Amino acid sequence: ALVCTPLLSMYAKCGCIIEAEDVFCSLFHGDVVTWTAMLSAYIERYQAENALRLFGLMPRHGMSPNQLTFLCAFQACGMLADAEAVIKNGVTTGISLHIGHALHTDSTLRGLVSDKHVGTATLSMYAKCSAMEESESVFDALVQRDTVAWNAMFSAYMELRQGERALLLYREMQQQHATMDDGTMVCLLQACREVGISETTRQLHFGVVCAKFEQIPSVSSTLIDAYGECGDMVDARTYFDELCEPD
RNA sequence: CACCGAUGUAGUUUGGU
Repeated sequence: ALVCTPLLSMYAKCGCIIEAEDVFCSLFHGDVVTWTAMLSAYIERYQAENALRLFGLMPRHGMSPNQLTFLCAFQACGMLADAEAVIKNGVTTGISLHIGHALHTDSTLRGLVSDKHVGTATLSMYAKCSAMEESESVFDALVQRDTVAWNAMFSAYMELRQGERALLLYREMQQQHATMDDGTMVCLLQACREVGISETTRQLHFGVVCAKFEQIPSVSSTLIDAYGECGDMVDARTYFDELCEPD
């Protein structure tokens, strides 16, 4: 299994899901690591249903899912919700939320919710299921939040078109002196764009400069877009011109 | 006691059917 798991994983990354399945099946019973690797392989190929089906088979095969297994399961569930949302034009009322609740309960019973990575994956899953309250409560329960956890919550708000809540959360983040990265900034600028507040956009622009994010393409283009959406074409143009100048 | 295979979030905009 120590040799086969990387092999399985490599096949998946190359898009060879059949070969990955062959490796998995050849292992007969395998262990929790190979099962998790197979889940990950399905996710890699956007096969959420297959991943969830395999997850459901684990108890019958005497496998107990660990943190990493749940990470995959939550990802798969979120993927399923996204697929439902596309089909249903943005309103998710399908089975993904039920599956998500079951997964959440299961992970709680196994004592895995306190894991930072599991919590992050859980809140993201809920957001994709359009379950904002669940998403928030998972985030609130997260004790040690790192940048990825914050970003996940911001992204959740953006997914749910809750720009104002995102900007409120940003204040909390500042109070806690949490570290942000360029991804955080993109989320916040998208929130500004949604809400349309010029002043906040300027404050964020200041933050972009302080953090030296100006030259990151995703940040600069989002900033220009935020200015434009707030009706501040002069600021947008000024910033754009600054970017074009050499240091 | 050490090592070890699976490892969480998000990321410019716009249009067409």
